[in-house]
Amino acid sequence: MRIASWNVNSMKARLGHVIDYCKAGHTDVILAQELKLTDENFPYDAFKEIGWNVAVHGQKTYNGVAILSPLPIENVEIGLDGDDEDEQARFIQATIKDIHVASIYLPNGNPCPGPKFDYKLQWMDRLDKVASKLLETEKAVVLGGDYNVIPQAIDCYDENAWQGDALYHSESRSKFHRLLHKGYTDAFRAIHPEGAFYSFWDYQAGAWQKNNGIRIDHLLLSPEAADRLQNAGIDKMPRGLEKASDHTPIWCDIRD
DNA sequence: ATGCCCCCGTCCCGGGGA
Repeated sequence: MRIASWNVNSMKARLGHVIDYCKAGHTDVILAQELKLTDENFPYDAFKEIGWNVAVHGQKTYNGVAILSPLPIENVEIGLDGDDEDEQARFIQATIKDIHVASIYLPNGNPCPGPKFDYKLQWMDRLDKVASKLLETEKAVVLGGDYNVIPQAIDCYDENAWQGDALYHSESRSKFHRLLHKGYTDAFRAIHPEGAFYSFWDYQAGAWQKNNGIRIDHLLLSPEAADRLQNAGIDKMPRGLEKASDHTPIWCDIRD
């Protein structure tokens, strides 16, 4: 089963690209982020027409996450545990076949320091607790999404350009690495241990044309999922389309 | 140098993104 993650930067603006991607048979699951629309405004009919199921956790203007698949999407849960006051739509989880999947839109955290950075770090601590509980289930788990974390220097075009940024801050990176240390596998790095590869290119300053990107979208696998990992990659094609999202899909193949 | 671009909506400017 192929599982992709894609920050679409507005489901309304990107609907054509997303539907085309579904119809092309590139993947069995899309974990989508930054829908930027409410549940009521989600384009359910467009997915119904192509035979895809959807599970949506929307929000007006900002955030919003979804799970999309032609396979049945079961046991859907919205929201991230640990803060009842938090109304930002950044987490949705469900079961597809025997795999537990989550679509994650981790807070950006800029400017840092500041309250937005504090929120990012608190959110990562909450994610850590949820991820730990999922490990205890000893099931195949795939936590995919826009983590807004550059894990290592090799994951950005210019390390110096990201000094002081919330995406590359040592606290952001150490909390990301804590997930790896407790047993999660970065699917892309498991298959491609070396080399500079990116999942995001800024709209500004010709970043795409110059390949000035960063790798901030990740698929983290529990040991039971990692044991079944066959392949992983980044599909740069959608980033080159007209009216593209600034992120491109990443994917992994988990053996049945 | 947080600007360059793109998205949204209290819609022609400003907030947020990264």
